Parts: sequence; C-alpha cells; structure tokens
Amino acid sequence: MAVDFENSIPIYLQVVEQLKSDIISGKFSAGERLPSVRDLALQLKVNPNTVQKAFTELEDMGLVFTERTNGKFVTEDIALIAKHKQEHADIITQKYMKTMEKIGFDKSEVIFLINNLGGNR
Amino acid sequence: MAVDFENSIPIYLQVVEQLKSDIISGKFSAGERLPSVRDLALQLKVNPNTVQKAFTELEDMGLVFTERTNGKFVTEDIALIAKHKQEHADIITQKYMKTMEKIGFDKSEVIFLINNLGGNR
DNA sequence: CTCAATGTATTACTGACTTAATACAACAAT
DNA sequence: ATTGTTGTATTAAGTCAGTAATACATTGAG
Repeated sequence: MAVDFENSIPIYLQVVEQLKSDIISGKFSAGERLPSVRDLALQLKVNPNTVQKAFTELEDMGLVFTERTNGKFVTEDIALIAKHKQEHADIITQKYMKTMEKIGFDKSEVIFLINNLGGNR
Repeated sequence: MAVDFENSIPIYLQVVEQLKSDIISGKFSAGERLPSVRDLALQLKVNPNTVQKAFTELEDMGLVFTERTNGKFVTEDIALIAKHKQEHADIITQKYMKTMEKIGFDKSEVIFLINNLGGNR
C-alpha cells in the first residue's frame, strides 16, 4: 500500500479508498485487526492524524470499529461489507458509464473496450 | 452546464472537464466558436480568471485556439479531437477496471453490471 | 505501579484555489 | 476616431482543506 503525494486527491481519502477496497475485497477479513494508526502512518510516511482521519471515515461507514486501547478492527457484519461492496461497484459503474456516454460511447462500445483491455499489454 | 461548488474538485478543472467532454463528444463542432470568457464566467457565476484558467488548459492540450479579439474556438484538427477522445476513453476505462478488479470483480462480472444498468431506473 | 501501546484532541501552519479589482491590448464595426 | 467586444496580465487578498506537531487519555502487560 502506498499513497501518491503528487496526486491532487487528498492523502486521507486515498487511505480511505485503499482500506475500503481491502475490506470490501476481503483482503482484510471481517473481525480482523487493522494496522494501528501509528504503524500505518509510519509505513505510508504520513502524519498519524491523516491516518486517523481516514479511519474516522471508515468508522462512520460502519466498516471499522475501535477498541479504545487495543486497536481498530474490521466490522464483523459481513452483510454490511457485502452491501458496501455492491453499492461501491454500482456507484463507480454508473459514474463511469455516465462519463463514457457523455463523450459519445454507448454500452456496446464500452463493453467492446473493456473486452479488449488486456490485448495490448 | 453548471459547476458544483460543494465538490472538492477545483472549479476550473470541472470547467475543463465539461468543455473537453463537449468538444470530444462533438457537442461543440470543430472550428466552432466557444462562449467568451466573460460570458461563461457570468453564466457559471464564477470569476473570469477561473474560466480563463480552464481555457488555458484546453489550449495547452491543443483542443482550443484563440483569435485575439474575436474569441476562442474549437480546434479544426479533427484527428486531434479523435485522438483525445480515444485516449480519454482508454484512460478512464483502464482506471475503472483496475478499481473494479481491486474490489473483487472480474471482467465478466463488470460487463454484467454494465448490461444491467438501465434496469432499475 | 509503571510502562508501552493504543486511540484522541487541540492547535497551528501551509499552500492551492478562488476571488477580486484593475489595467492593458487588439481589432471589428460604426 | 470612437466604441464595444474580445482576450490577457498583474497584484493582492481571503478561504479552506489538508497536514503536521504535540500533548492528553485509556488500558493491558509486566
């Protein structure tokens, strides 16, 4: 995991996205202990407050809970995780399609593009 | 066309995206005259300098050129427009797929999602 | 009891972005 | 020539999100 300091997207949001992704995808399991605020801050070379802010967002979503002096953990509510996974996928898919349609691609053209993605690597 | 003042994305970038979209999609034709800096600023209720900044970006991309006292126009280089359209589509598609794969969707699942998009509206 | 690890709170700095006011420049229309 | 419209440049200031520095609070381990 790494953050992009050049990116205009705020670091704390990048961290939110990373963690959310890892939870949604199952890379971090339900109930699993997450890296501590300080450890993650060290690892990412950012300020602990930045990490803290990211965690606060995740707690607001219900994806993370805190044991005061023990650490932060992935929620054990697997239904909630699944719901977030579905919603997240839906939202970015809708946003993506909207953008593509705005510049003049229809569904079939988009699907064609996606199907041919790996072709040039 | 409208800008979102709540959005964290800088206004001038939103304007760039809007105009780029409209050029790429053909809503503004090659060679067509664009709204004047002042008019657009009035319409969007932003400062003329903000609009000016957006136009500067588009000129740097080669999508817009200026006639000093007459206004700003879409480039007449339709190949360049097409190139931008293709590149833009490729980039956001790759980014989209990367995100989806990261949260655990493969190509076929993504295509399924896209195909079923209009279903719930 | 002390220490080490954890999360939390307070405060302040910084820089990107935006706005604003104003002036200048070029050219077409009248 | 004058006027109106266009783009351009300059300078200053304000705002706010993001980040950072630091201190505080809680609790389990030893």
